Amino acid sequence: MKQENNNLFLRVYDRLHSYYGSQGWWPGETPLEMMVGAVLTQNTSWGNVEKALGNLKNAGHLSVSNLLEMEQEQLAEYIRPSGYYNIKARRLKNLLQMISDKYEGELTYFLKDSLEESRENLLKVKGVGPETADAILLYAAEKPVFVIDTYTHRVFSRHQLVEEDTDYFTLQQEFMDNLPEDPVLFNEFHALIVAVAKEFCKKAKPRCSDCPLQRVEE
DNA sequence: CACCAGGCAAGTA
DNA sequence: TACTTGCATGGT
Repeated sequence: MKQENNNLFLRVYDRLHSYYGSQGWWPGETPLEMMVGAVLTQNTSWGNVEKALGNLKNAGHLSVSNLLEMEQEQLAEYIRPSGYYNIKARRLKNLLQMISDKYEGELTYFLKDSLEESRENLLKVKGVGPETADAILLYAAEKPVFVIDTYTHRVFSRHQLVEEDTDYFTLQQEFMDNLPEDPVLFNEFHALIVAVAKEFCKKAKPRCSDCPLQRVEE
């Protein structure tokens, strides 16, 4: 007889992992592609982001130096399919400029920097908020940071596992206080939350009856 | 047709 | 401080 975990957050993880299996998010991509993708996916579906990334890759411009040298207007054209292309072109420029200013333009230096320093530097970039910063830290730099997004908040509050009106930092602390500090686990868990949200926890029409998380709180 | 998608910053009161 | 609005393409 398999015993359920006594930690609520791990129990949720076990349920989701049993239901969906490993997700392997952003497989086979470079850290730079994940960084750029993290900005492009702001309030945007990943499918559209892939088209934009494809444009940059096909043109051979997915490098720190090329993106920095490119005119912002031209960058905007490449990333057009991901929406908000003018504002995101500016945000990408800001982000890459920070890598240039603080890390000699060497992405590997940034990736090896401490969690505290790199997070601080990311949050100072105009256009990089807490979720984008943490997504870059977790998925590109493999730092042990739990990424919170609207799905995380929606799934956990709908199941009454967290307070409805909690903020980003509080929710993130709650996850990190209750989970082992493991980037691989954080990566999988976040992806699993997105999966269950898309299938069962949509904003308009949730299908709660078959949800793998029903009665997980007991 | 309406609504949504792995946010963020700027403006308003 | 606490809302509100602009940003924009593409899929369902």
